[in-house]
Amino acid sequence: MTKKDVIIDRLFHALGDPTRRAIVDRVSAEPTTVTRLAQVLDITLTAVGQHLQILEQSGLVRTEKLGRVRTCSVHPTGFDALERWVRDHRTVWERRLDRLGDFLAEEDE
Amino acid sequence: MTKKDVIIDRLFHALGDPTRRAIVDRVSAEPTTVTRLAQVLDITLTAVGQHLQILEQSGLVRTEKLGRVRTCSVHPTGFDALERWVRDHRTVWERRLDRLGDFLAEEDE
DNA sequence: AAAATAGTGAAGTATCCACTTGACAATTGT
DNA sequence: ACAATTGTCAAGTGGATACTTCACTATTTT
Repeated sequence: MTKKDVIIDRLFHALGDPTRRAIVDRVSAEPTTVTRLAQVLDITLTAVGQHLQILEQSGLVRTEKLGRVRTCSVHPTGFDALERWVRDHRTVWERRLDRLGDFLAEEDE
Repeated sequence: MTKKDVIIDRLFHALGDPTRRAIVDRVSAEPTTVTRLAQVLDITLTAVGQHLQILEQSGLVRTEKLGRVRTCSVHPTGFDALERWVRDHRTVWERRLDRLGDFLAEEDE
């Protein structure tokens, strides 16, 4: 597994869970505290903390602790990686479809 | 859960597994049979079949059986939904950052 | 017709993972 | 100083899930 693969793996694993996507939703709308997230999602603070760790490692969310309160906000890195993945895959099979198109065009001649 | 949420849920769940991403990789490069995928990934035919079911439901892969051989190819629907998800989220927090930028600009005056 | 190939279906297993509880640490309010 | 708030750590639990095996069907090859 290359370093890039690890990043992609972390990213998709992070987004694979609906609760974590809910956190991303909430946090990308506005910065939010751990307690607030626990209230909204109706899970324990501990659970939120665990999700946040995964989300931070995936580059989707950034958190900062001031005093006793940790604030979570969106982080572009993860989204960039995701966008790149989609774009790369799209080009791969679009090229293939292009070649297929050429082939069919030649057959028509 | 709305219908859109179900689609997104299926999609990210499908991509959350490294083996399934490997299948997507392979299949987006060129149409592939079940047996070939089993060889490449070193898992049983049954396992491949199970993954394919999930991938089909997520709109990432399309399969067609001719005679006794099932051929898998890439399907754009899933990618479209994924791209839309990324774009939507990006705009949400980019707008927020814009407002933050405006706010800071006003403070400077 | 017999043998080989390609895949499917049901059932079991083992691992992962989301979540909880309970005990604790650190900060803030009264 | 005390109480309340906010979060963290370690350990446990239940359910999901990625696989496997074994038995079977359907197609192709010889």
